[in-house]
Amino acid sequence: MARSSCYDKNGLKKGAWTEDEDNKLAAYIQRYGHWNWSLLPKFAGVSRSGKSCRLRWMNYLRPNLKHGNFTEEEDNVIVGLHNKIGNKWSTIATKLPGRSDNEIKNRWNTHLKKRALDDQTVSESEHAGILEPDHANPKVYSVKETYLKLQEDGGILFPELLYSDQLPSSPSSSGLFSCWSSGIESTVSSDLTPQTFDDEMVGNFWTEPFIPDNDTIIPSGINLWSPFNFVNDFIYQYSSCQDVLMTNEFPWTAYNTHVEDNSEIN
DNA sequence: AATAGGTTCAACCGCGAGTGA
DNA sequence: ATCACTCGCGGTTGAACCTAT
Repeated sequence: MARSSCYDKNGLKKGAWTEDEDNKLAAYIQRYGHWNWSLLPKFAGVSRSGKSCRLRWMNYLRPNLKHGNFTEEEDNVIVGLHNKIGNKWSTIATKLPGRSDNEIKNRWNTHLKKRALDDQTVSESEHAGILEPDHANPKVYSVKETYLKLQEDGGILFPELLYSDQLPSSPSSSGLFSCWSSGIESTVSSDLTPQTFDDEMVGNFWTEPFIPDNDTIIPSGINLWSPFNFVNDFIYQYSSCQDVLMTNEFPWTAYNTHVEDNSEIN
């Protein structure tokens, strides 16, 4: 169902992603994070725009993403929240673990919009006294129940989502912190040692496209490293490289502040 | 079996917000 | 204050897939 591939005037590929591109992108981000989307494709070794890479990661490759059929409960959450806040797909997505905003938007446009319109039509007919209320229709009432539950829970439907409130507040929405935020969605395994920064890694990371090894394909749901450990190690051992980092627009000031504020996390 | 029309969903596009120089 | 840049969001598109005839 994907679009056929082609190249734009800048030589960047557009259209459907190949398995090879997916592997390169996923392996790179799981190893290094998405520190800068516009520069990332070059380092990951894919001929795509940063925007395209971000979209592919967020909507398809990100760990813990669900694919496939929506449950009745998920549908009810979407309908309920849409009634409340409108087309705020990213906000709705925060209430549905494992669903991307794009997927929710598609779900609404292809299935739920019609259902909501039907419900509205029935509701208006009832209000006008044209039809008796249909007590046998569970859909209308389950949406209402979802509303009530959302209100009871203070807007958070799933208790397991509470971790999102425990995320360190980010001084910047970009770079390292967004990668950490997305990474925390996956299981951070405490028994995995963060990668150390050896000479070879430094050279490859900043000067050469990333070529995933056979063993860099990381099972879904497992993060090998924390960006805090990653950069801490880097600063500690290779602080002379800071100029290089700054030319790549690394958010040093924000990072340092953030590390100070949240050092207990590690 | 062929095909026309409808449906689905991955991916693109444009825009606005945020940030730093 | 202004400009340049990145990021993220929401609307839209287009090709594959499905279904009815």
